[in-house]
Amino acid sequence: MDESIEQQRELPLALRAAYMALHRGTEAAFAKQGVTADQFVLLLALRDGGTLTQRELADRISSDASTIRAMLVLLERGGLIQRASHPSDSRAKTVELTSAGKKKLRQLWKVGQKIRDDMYGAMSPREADVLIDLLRRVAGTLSKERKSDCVSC
Amino acid sequence: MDESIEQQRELPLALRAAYMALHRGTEAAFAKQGVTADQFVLLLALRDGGTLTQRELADRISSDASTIRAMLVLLERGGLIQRASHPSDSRAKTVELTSAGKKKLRQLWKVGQKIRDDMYGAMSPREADVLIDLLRRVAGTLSKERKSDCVSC
DNA sequence: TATTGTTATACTCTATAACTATA
DNA sequence: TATAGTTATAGAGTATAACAATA
Repeated sequence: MDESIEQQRELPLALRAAYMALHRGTEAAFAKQGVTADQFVLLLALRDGGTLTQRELADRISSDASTIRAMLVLLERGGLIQRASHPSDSRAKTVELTSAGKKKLRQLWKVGQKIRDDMYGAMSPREADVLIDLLRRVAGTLSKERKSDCVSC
Repeated sequence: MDESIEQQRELPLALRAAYMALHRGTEAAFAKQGVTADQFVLLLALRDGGTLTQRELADRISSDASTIRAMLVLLERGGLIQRASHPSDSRAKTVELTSAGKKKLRQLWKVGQKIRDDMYGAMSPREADVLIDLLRRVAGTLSKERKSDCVSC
């Protein structure tokens, strides 16, 4: 009981420390590849999602429309993605990986393997399941809260 | 076994999603207070650490010396922290919260209570303990790896 | 020689607001 | 009216390298 009060700040800081370690490690590993950790996540979303609009992309990695555009401009400049007009909605643009983008993604996946191994090596498979489940619940509550909590509405 | 292979990317992305939800929620909650989520973490480190040098601060929140300086300049401008020459090491500077900084920190703590409640509300106290433990193990392995993995050394 | 901090510089991500074009 | 995307703009965090002063 006292413990849970004392712990009131442990969880947020522990979550931040773990993510920061992951982020920095990934950033360092990808530096030579000319791709940032966040760009990697965007590329992953494209691999999973196939062809997406910018808005769908923004929703998937829960980011901003103009942030997404800034990232896409960089990735397009590097030849990793390409954009085209949407066939049925001419306001929208479709985004997809180029073949160079798919190749780069396979490289990045290899380069990042050590980090994933380290993470999973720190726990049993069962613990990994538990961790993933808890993280999803945290993400779920917090994003749900934000929507219903819109002060300015 | 197939599951753990399939999961190879679940953990990093789940960690990112949870942290992002926390970060965005905190950012939104603190916007009116004129303090960012990262600045809040720095202020927390100062509360726990008392008077620290910039280097100690950089180590605590595992950040860069020049990043720390940039943040401190902003916080000093806002009157939340103050810096002074270190008594025994005249290269170093000491950093501490001003009384305005302590007051602001108490406000921020209050404002952030809802987010902490949401996080802890998504799980039992026992699960929270497990989550914190697993997150620390993840952070531990990854930071350890980075040190021993210095390619350029 | 190594370390603390500063400076200059640059890049990425983030976000808001005003805007165009389309649904 | 609402939505997709662009543009301009700004701020914050990140990081590197060169530098001064001190240990």
